[in-house]
Amino acid sequence: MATPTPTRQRRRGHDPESVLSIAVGVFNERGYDGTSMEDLARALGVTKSAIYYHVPGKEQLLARALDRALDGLSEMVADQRAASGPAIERLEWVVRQSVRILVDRLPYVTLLLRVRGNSHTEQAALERRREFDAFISRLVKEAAAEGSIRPDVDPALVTRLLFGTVNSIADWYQPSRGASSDDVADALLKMAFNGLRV
Amino acid sequence: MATPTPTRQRRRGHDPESVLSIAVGVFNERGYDGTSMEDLARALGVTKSAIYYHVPGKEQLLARALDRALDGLSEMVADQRAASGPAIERLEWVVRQSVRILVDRLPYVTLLLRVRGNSHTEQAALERRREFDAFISRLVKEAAAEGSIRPDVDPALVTRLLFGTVNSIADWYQPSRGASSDDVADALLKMAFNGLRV
DNA sequence: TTGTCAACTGACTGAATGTTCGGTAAACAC
DNA sequence: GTGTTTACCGAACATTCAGTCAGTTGACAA
Repeated sequence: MATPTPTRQRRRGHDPESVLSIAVGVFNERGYDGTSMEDLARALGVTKSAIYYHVPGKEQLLARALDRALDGLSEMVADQRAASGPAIERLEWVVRQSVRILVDRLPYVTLLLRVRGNSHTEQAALERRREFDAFISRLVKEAAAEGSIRPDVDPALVTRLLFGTVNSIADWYQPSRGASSDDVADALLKMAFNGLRV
Repeated sequence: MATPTPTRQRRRGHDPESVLSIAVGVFNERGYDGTSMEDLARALGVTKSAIYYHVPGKEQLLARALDRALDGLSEMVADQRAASGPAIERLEWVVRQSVRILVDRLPYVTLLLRVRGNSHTEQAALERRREFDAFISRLVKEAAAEGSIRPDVDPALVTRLLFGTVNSIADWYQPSRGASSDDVADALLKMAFNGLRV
């Protein structure tokens, strides 16, 4: 045969992808700064030095993880559905998509939400995140200007409360509990848009 | 005179209180694990070793800070106003008080909300915090049972969303922007209880 | 002037940290 | 079999870390 079956059973081991996904899990359990390469090695079932065969170092792991979260948000901002139609409907769509991204990429987004800017990598991620926050802020302001949001609350405050609620999902959401992204988004939108009171 | 004036101008310097309050500020900027004693010393304007004259060590600083946050929550749970009356009104009161405690003790509560359980100190704090969460959870369930909350959302989900929103305030609130604790609580309660839509 | 004491410095220690490197065993290609 | 590649180990590396301790400084009391 000319082509050797490419997916032949190779010697089992890690690759950059499996290292990243396990590492992000540990980062979220113990915090990035609270995680040592020794911790990662233990979680991977190898020695510290083996990690460096797959990835360049600890900070690169963080950078790749943060990009996964930020790329999701960037795609959403670029979507046509975030650009046309009544602002209140676009806002609803953006909230729903944000919840979906948060749930789909839970460990990566969770990590992003905890970044404080201690390194260049973290500062760059915060910068990209700020662009997203500015986008949201404009959207809420438009919805308020169109008269779709109660006028007795400052739109800046609404933005922070609304997306504070979305982001807080990362602190408690567990896929194993059965609630889907849409279940959570439905509940959130009911509460924030129509209120909890009967 | 028998008693030497006790508040005479002593040689200016730090005391355990000023060390704690500055340390907590740095912990919140860089994260507890991301903060070295050298970082603290720089912020205090002294050398590392001077810190140990005032406080026993890094972890004790964390423990004292977390207690400040948790003591506030404990007091609220013990208050009579959290125990009698319609559940929905008690819930509203607890939300408002939670926002007040968060704002009044902002740096301490912020630190508490970021604890992951890496040490015994952190685990003990998480344990105390879980008691508070259980209290809240019961309260929301009661309000739902009394028919004061829309029945089409799971009370457990309501609890997480509502207090996720409260906790997220720590991520953005700045006293210098002028909004008081009550301003924020008003906006939050309007959104969560009555909805943003006009 | 002398003594006391709170507040601090500077030099240090041992442990932990992220990273590097020489070597190696097993799987594969030929 | 022979050579190559993949995935890893173990030992070391320089650096950073929390914490210690003997000594110094300066304000104040007597």
